[in-house]
Amino acid sequence: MQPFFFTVIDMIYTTENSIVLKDYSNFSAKDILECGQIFRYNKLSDGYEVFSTDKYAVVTEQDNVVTITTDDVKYFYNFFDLDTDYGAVCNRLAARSDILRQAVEYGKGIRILNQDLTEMLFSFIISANNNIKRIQLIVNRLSENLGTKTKYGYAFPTVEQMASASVEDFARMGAGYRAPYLYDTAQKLKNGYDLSKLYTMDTEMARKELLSFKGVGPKVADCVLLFGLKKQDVFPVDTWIKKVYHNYFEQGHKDSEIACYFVSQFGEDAGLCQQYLFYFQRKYGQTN
DNA sequence: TCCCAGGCAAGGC
DNA sequence: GCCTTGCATGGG
Repeated sequence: MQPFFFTVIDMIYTTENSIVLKDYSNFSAKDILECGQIFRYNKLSDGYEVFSTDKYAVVTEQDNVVTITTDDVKYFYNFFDLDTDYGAVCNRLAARSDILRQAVEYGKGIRILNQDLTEMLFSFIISANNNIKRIQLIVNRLSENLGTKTKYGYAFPTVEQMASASVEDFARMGAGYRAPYLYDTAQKLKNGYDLSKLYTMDTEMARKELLSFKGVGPKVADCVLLFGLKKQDVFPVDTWIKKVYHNYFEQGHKDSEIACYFVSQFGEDAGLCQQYLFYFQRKYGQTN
């Protein structure tokens, strides 16, 4: 079968305060930032600004040239996963079915960001039974109220800063019934739980550890595994993915079995596959 | 007004 | 173990 997507990285170079990609396949700031993996970014008139921990970058695109402007080139080179070629997996997935071909075509600019594990854990605790706009609102309030002011805005709060807030503080920032979950998690990390040990674990062990946090269930754990730990053999199942499954895939599985079903189907391509389907369904799947 | 959102914890069986 | 219920909040 004819490949749909280029697999060649044509040109990339860095300067002291920028990364420049020329005719770079599988990179779209819009797809990357609006596919639901990150909550701290803003659309600008000519691109996007992105916040990660205490770092900041601006991404612009013009005439097939992407420019990432930042004080920390090394951080954002890794953040945007620029050493990974997404072409091969795009082609594998697109060949699987019509719905996947459409989803990959629509979201081919997506890349899985290398984000901070702690920021992902707190952010996705907030995400439970919530919508993306309001998650962004709450995460921004956390940063503005507890985080350190930087040249460009506010850093995501450190563990110490998160642990300085009370349940009532988190509630006041709009966290709702998730306020005690944020509080418990902050205290647990402050009191010595070392999240970095998860880097050395396989997916199953790391999931088990994540599930020990209050407010972390199967779906939030899978998001942290995918976006915080870059585990690919996971498939976070939320309300959008349930719609995708029931609309387009072989039926016969209970909702609690959907994640396993997709991982068994797509293996190491599952994580990225999930992002294409999520992004596609949210765009075209009725009413929002 | 009701429904929904990147679900989870707790309680009943 | 599986199933049901309640849950803060803001936007459509």
